[in-house]
Amino acid sequence: MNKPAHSDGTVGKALRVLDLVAEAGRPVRFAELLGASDYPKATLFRFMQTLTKQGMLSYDAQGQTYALGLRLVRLAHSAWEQSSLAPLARPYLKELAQKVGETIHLAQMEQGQVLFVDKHKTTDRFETLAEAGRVAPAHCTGVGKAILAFMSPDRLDRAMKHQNFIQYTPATHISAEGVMSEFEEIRRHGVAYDREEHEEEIISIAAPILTLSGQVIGAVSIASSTHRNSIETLTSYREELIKTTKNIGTEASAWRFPS
Amino acid sequence: MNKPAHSDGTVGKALRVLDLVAEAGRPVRFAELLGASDYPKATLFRFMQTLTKQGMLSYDAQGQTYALGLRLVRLAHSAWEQSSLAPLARPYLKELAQKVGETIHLAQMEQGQVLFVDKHKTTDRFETLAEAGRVAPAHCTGVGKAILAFMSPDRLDRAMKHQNFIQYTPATHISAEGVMSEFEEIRRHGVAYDREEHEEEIISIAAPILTLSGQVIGAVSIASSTHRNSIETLTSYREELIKTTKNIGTEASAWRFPS
DNA sequence: CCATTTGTTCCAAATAATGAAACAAGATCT
DNA sequence: AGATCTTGTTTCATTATTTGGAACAAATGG
Repeated sequence: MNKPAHSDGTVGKALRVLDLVAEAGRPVRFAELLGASDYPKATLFRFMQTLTKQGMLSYDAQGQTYALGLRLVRLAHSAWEQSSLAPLARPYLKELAQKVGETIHLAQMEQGQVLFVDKHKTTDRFETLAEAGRVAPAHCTGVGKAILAFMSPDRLDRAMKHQNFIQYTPATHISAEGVMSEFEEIRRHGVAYDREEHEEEIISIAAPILTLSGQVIGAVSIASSTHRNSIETLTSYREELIKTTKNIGTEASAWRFPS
Repeated sequence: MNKPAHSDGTVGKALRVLDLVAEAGRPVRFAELLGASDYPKATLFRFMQTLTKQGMLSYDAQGQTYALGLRLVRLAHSAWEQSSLAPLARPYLKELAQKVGETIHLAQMEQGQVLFVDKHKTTDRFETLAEAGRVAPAHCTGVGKAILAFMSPDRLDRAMKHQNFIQYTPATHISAEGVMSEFEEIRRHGVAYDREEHEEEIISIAAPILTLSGQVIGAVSIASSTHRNSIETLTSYREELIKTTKNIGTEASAWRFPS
């Protein structure tokens, strides 16, 4: 009589396969996925076949490997335009990028992870990890902490369940308590810092994007490297950053997240 | 007793909903999709609910509209890296862009449509996701015709079935015969032209990317406007363009499409 | 050559999808 | 205000699809 909430349905199970392929980060063989999933062989086989026929996966007959398919690229274009903050935020971010002369990131939350939806560079100097579509853990990034700190208790709870607290650098928080201990200060100052917690030598200051009703819907960060700047320099951008996120939040409230 | 070939399965039907939302090009109401699809009300409703819970759709409670979800953006990033020609072609395109000083497009075929997977501008930086993922009809673009002309008969046949021959400009071909009449010349010269067939004032020269075994896997175009250049100027880029696509084809053959 | 790993097909049983119809909740009109 | 229409959500018996153990095939390698 123990109903497991409600199951995902066939569609959910099939979509899970796409995540598995994405997590691998490279073309994968059938057997490899079979190990990573807990689907029976025949079931997984049928899913992969269906998804391939649908263009959600692509099959390389040579190496007998599967990768994510181009149909996703087509669909994502619409997704980005329709339901990310990026199109709306773009002019504000461009202005901010010009003012501070550093790399600007726009991120939203997706399944407890930070999803970068836009990026503005003033110069081509440095490649950071993040580009549009890329994901990063929430517990050790400026944008991640900025969003978490302003979440409602129940959303925060669900998001924290997704964190795995991998230690990327010596400065990375490795427990829920560690991260949460920063939240009060983040809320007080309105900004979060990444002090080389995700990548060595990369630091950032981030501010949440809030709707008029107080919901967090994303975050903006200004990133730099320890070679060029210190946390103190980033702090000097705080006013500009908060002004920018406030503007984005106001416009988003009008268009997409009314109270 | 009348078996309709083989049906798409539940997964295929659900994925079709994503296409419908993408085709709308803007957030859509339930009833709107109901009209566009031929699913029964309850069935469509359940699909939308599932897809929303899965993050493939996002629901805006205010306007009661659905849009494509951010999960697609995350997945597409992997797709782009893993199974598009873009990462591999990038250095070649960059070089080409610098040489000719015009906008370069890289496209692949997806369901009979042209899918742009990368774009290089020499002037300001390009935003990958903003442009990559865009689709265009095959019958009236340089890249489209370049690919079609080099397809095997059966693939060509399937691709042509997807064309709708909308007339975008006075120069647009409006029939299969019209387009196909160009193919011989395209094959002979190794390049296809777009003479304002898709957009007024926009012209381009495009060359197919072929594997060593002779399969078309994509195309590269150099685009310009009639204000800055003529077809003759574009023709002068022909050698460089073909050299570039040949290099890409060779490298792709080694890595992804061996004979 | 046999052993082993990896990929594909079968089929009866179990389960999940299906969709007509009833229902609820707003709009819009009179 | 009441009636009518439109739009969105739930129900439930029927039906069709998914499911997965196991047999089968094909490639790999020792």
